[in-house]
Amino acid sequence: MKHPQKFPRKVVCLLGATGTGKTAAALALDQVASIINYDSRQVYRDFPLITAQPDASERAVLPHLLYGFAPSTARINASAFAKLALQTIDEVIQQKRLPVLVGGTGLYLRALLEGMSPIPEIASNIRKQVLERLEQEGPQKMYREMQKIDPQYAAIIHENDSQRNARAMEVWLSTGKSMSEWHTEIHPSPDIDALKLGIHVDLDELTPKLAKRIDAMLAAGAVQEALKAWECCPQPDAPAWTAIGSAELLRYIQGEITLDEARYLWIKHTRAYAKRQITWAKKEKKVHWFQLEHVGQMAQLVKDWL
RNA sequence: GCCGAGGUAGCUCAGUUGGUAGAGCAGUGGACUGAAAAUCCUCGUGUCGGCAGUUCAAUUCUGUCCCUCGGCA
Repeated sequence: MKHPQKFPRKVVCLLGATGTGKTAAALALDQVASIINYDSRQVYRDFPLITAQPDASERAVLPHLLYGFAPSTARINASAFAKLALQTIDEVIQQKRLPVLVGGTGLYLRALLEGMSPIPEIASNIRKQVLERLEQEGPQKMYREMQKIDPQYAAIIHENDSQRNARAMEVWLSTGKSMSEWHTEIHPSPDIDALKLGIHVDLDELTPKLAKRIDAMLAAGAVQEALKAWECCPQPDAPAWTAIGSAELLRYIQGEITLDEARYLWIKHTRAYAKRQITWAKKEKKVHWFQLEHVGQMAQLVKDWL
């Protein structure tokens, strides 16, 4: 039926911290490819500059998919992303092109390649109720309850971790099964053969480049982009406004901090984020790592693998 | 020059009724199953401005010098 193409699906994935030149490396692979985004913030349409989406000249070289398609209020989670990405991969393969995944959200890539526990959608009223509780009483009380409901999961999360406590609680209330029970379920992992290529750059080497990139974004109109986005979507808790860069610029346009402070915080937060990405990527299995000056060798590896 | 307030971690500061000191931020390492550019955790020796005095013991009290910031000249 439903196997119009060869399986497993062959997919190239590029990993590496923000600002290491993944987009350029993907274009240099010299393949009939389509680039597919796996970055949680580059999906937002109102922030092409601030979230460092590929520009027009880069898009002219190869098709770029799953970039800048979502409104700022759209909440896209790892599971929803994985479904979208798999669908996109199949379309690209059907066009006889090589899917090349480029992005920086480790969880999204893992959700796509390894699948997630088959936890059903949470009813919106339960979610709302849990979030209200979280706001009123903080995560600690919920954590103590979680220790009774699911001691196994409570052991691996922290009492201050509001998001994971709330998630565990909503899953329990909504499905009657605990998180750790769900985690023992078999993941429905898609049939993908992924070639993972990593670009490694030292954080100290990367930091000045990140600062430079941010200054270039400011020079290219990042403030104007934020102002325009604020006109369309004046909701500070919208997902797109939690992106690094847009969050700091929002504080600036609301008069809370100066532009200099916003720039400073933007650089600082970007660096911390790059560090988190590096920590995550270190644990990723079967990655072929390349030093920045050797990314040119990626193309040959891809050719041999295909 | 005089008066006042200070000089303690990379930064901003707290504190020690005399027993050599601790927060926030920064930094570091890490965790991560539907918010992930999110969320959270670990890690704090620094001539307590210099010198001298009192004391068993001074970063703390006293004297003096240096420096910074106000105010007055």
